[in-house]
Amino acid sequence: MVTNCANCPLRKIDVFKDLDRDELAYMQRFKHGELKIDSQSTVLMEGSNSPQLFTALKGMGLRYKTLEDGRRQVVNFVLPGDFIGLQAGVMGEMKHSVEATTPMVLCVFDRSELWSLFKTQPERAFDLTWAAAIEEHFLGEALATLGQMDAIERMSWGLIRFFMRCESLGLVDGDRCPFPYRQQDLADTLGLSLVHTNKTLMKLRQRQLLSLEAGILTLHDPEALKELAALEIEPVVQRPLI
Amino acid sequence: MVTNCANCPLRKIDVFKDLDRDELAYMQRFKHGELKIDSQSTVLMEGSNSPQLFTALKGMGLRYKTLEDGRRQVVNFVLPGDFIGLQAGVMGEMKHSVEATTPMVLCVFDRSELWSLFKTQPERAFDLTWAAAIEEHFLGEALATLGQMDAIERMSWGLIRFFMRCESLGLVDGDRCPFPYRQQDLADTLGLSLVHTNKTLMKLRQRQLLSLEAGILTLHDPEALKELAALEIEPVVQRPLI
DNA sequence: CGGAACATTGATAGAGCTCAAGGAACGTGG
DNA sequence: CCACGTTCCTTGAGCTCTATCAATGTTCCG
Repeated sequence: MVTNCANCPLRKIDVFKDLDRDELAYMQRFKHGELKIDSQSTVLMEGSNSPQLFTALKGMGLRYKTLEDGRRQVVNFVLPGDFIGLQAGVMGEMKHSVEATTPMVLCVFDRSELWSLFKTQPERAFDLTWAAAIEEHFLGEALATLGQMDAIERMSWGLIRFFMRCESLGLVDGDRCPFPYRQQDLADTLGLSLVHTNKTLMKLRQRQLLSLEAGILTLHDPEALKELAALEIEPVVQRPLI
Repeated sequence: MVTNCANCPLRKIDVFKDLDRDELAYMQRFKHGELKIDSQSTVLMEGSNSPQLFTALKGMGLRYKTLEDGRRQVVNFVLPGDFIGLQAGVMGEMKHSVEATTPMVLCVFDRSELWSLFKTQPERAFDLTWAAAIEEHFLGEALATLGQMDAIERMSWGLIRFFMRCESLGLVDGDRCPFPYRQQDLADTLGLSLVHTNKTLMKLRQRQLLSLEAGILTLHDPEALKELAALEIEPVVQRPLI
């Protein structure tokens, strides 16, 4: 059974801007169905020319790029509310892959209708551009992190950022949030080796700043972590849902 | 004297898509003037809420982020045809700074008209989104480079990428292109120390792969460099001019 | 000529990588 | 119910790459 946009659970979350009746009707038409996928399966492949675009409804995943020799860089985590496939939509092909880490539910849109969206729904088109600009902003921050920070700083940055995103989605319980990723994923996100990722995590645990076990991330001292991250961490802002 | 959009020298370059008469007229109205700035001066500051947006017409610059303790990450080079200020346009404030490395000439647009562009010029709105997606793609590639590659690989990647961008703009003469940046800028781009940047550059020189002196970058063996870069380097594609 | 900005080079130290091994948790099949 | 394989996490040892420190060279300009 397909979720109706009007009842979309994400709309109830504060961080998403409300749509007016008209926009809602349009999105409902734009929406072509729902896709449920298992954990570990691939949503979109780098280089693919997918006819479909998605918005994550439930579950978590990863965006990543693969180098020719197999090295992998995780570009971002995928959380509910994230739009997937913008690159394929405007550039014709995906520049990274997207895979599900947990089971996921995705809203499916038809790429061919993207152009009609631009013509008839300028607000929604603006929102799309906004989403792209936000992603660009995030990637710039990630770039600064990998380029300038050491392992402890990177990990503090990465985990706080993730935690705050969860917070904005109502996934946080006290000082805890879900974290379904492996240490290898974290390593590929932060540009560290698996071994060093593990040792760095240990240091943060021993300093009583956080714990990470059984898929749960707990921040015992967020302030100290923000201090370590050396980058001003801005609150997650209200954003359009696509 | 202000360049007329119809005579814009950039329009003659193959890499930019042609505008039709209507679009051209709109862009001409959108354009509010030209700004000439000296080398070393700042175009936009991180955090600034600029009422103006720009397109680079001539000259080269840098986009960069500054960390609280002064470390700096160059996010990208700015070349003619690049749009500057999209983030301020859609998000309200710049997330990185832009500074001129050489003297520059910029087209000036009024940010307040951006919304009218979305409403009345869906093609141009689409182009803007396209530009944002391209930048996102580039940043993803840069992230993979800093996260996964060593110094030699990073430098090969960075310099080939830059060379190819110059090539698409007709700035290449044989195997040479202008490179007005300091080694410190390159270091801050690649996430390396100045000293190591210098030594890595020396290695590439000694292997006869390139030279870099007096503001001129020469690629003696582009194929070998591409080999080193370990990332598939795609040709620069035709793109909209904004 | 003196100073400033940038490039270059050598020496040393340390952060992070690789290799290697072992442990814990879990599912599967006999 | 136990043996076994698989996946992931953990830990130690040694080595490499890159950072830092320090000094010198070069060019340009006032």
